[in-house]
Amino acid sequence: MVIARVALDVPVAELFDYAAAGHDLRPGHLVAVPFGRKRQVGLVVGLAQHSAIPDARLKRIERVLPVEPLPEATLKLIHFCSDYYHHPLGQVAFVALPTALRRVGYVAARASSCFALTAAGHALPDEQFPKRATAMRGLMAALRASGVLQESQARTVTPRAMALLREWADRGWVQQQLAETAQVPAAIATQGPPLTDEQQSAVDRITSSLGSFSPWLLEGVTGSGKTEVYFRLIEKVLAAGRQVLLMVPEINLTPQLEARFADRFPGARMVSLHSGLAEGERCERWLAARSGTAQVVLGTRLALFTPMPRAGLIIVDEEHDGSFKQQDGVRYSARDLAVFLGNLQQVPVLLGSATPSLESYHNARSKRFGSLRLTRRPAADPPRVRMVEVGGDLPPHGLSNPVFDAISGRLARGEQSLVFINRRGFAPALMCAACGWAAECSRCSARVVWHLQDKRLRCHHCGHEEGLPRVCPTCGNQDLRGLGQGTQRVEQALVERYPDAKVLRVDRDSTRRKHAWQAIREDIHGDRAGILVGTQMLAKGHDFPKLTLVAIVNPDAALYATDFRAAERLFQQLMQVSGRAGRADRPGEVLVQTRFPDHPVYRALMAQDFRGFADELLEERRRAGFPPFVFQAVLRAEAHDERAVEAFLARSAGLVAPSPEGVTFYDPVPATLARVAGRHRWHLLVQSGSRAALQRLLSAWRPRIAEGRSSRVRWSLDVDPLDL
DNA sequence: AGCACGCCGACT
DNA sequence: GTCGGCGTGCTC
Repeated sequence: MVIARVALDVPVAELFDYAAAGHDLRPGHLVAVPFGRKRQVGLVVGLAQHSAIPDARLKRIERVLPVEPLPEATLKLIHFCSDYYHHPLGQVAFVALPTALRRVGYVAARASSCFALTAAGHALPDEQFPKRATAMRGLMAALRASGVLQESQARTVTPRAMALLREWADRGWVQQQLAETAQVPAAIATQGPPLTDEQQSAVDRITSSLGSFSPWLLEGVTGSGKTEVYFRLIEKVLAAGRQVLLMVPEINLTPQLEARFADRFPGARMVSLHSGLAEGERCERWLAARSGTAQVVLGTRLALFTPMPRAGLIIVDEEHDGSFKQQDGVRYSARDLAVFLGNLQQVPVLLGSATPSLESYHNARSKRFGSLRLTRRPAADPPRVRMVEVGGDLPPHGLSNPVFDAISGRLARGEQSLVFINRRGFAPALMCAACGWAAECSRCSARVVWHLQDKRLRCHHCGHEEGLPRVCPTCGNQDLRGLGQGTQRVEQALVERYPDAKVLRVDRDSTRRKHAWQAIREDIHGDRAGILVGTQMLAKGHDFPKLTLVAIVNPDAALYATDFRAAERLFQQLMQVSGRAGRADRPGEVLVQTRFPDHPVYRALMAQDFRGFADELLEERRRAGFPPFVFQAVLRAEAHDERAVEAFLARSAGLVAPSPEGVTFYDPVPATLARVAGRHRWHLLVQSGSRAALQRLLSAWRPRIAEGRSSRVRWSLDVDPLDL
């Protein structure tokens, strides 16, 4: 008996066996199966002759969804992702698939489809149909001739074609498929700007590696023309009739890139894929990539799983960005998986960044990645970075006079300024001046943020809101003060100081409404906007031609963080936002308002010296035994009952005692944010100098953790965690 | 994940 | 006497 091994969207590692008789199945097919008392869409990952489940309990596959099976590379990627991140295969498979395809009825309901002859159909004897059944014979002859018939083609054979085909589909002679035969558009590129020597050399070296696997790190400061390098390579790949996957950290960055692409490649088809799309739309685009009619797929991390049968190149832009690591469910790194996928498909993988992650930089230095570098900015000189040393005596809004002076100067010249403060809200704390009480979230171990407009306190971790207290709840004092600065407070100070200037605030609050970001972007490019105040939303990848000043007003907070990646991240953020300043004819200036102007992070920023700083950090990490010199995994757990969380982790650690050679178990500790939305969070770090040893441990460990059913405790494994 | 089964406390 | 709380176990 033929058994199909099916992955289902359930949180168990096991596959489920189904009787597959009568279906022409291959791994990669989507099938509708009965599961429990419902039907589900499953992914066939293997076929077998026998099952450990007794025949009587095996259910039958109900039907095969009319979608081409997933290509082998996608299947292998799903398998690898499940193995490496130790997450159930079914759940990995179904993050990879557009949600629409998980609904049994969706594909069949789509209008245009075609029918392909199955092996069973091929095997039918000629005398299957009586001589006078001309419609059937004609239709079968047409199918045999071309293998696949479009709905419209079938109708020309006989008006009864669709009824017959449906009947034949039930008998397993033909299989319904989505029409995926649209023509691949031409890929003619318009002329791009001339390349610098560095760009040319990067293009040449990657071009020479097309057609085989090779990972590259392209290190290029803002404005050095990384995108132009991407475009030249895309041009070459498309001309060879192949596809490109281009990944970016967030949705916000896709419209701008799409527009540039359309401009440069008129007639070519780029589809963008991200979680913000409507289900149907996402499915359409996924299918266009699957069929090869979409030549370029532009998307966030989930685009990685898009099947691309003729992939020729994978690009990960801003590869250092944390958004490439999924932070819940399957905690995969799309950047790391991209390298694996490139190897599978034998195509080059290009990681680009002005400030690469230390992991990638280390790989480049140790020659595992090819190293490419763009140091010159064809469009502008590097920004001039100046430290503004401040003491503890700043006014409540936190802006110093040198910052005001610099902004005044820009306003007088009709140039734009950007004040960067990476906190939204008015003040990050509301405190009692008498007793020192600070307003905290009732559900999280964190202070609530004072939001001015709606006069409320909001928790940025769980969304909890409350009204402003009139008096201190502990001592009754009426003098409650906002401590520290958020974007709203800085905005208010700037509006007061420059009543005639247009001040635009850009943060998650001001862009929450649909299309708000688009409207603000237009405002920024219009004539009037003089001062922008914003969080890191403003730092990423946007071009502001009139912007000549970036003032970074409170970066020091990040220096106190205990996270060993804090300095790396701060530097990346500062470099990124600095890069917004200045264009061709107007040099940019960056002011850093700090109490510690001599801190290595700021010194490196002044010198715009990524490599020097990265070398230093790497050396520290090597000495201290931190990634990328060791490999880590974290068992995270959370529950309302803190003791249950501790007990769970202690018990889990005991499951592998004594710990295997080369792997270190650390004691369970509370997470940095120890309580969120009423749940206590703890974690347990496991570390090894050998990736293989760590993986072996996790393979043995994870099933044993899963065995102990601890219903109260939510847990997850995080391999290569980005934060602890 | 869903969903059923099952075994103890407060109600028409 | 039962309605329903959620702890436990299963889904091929």
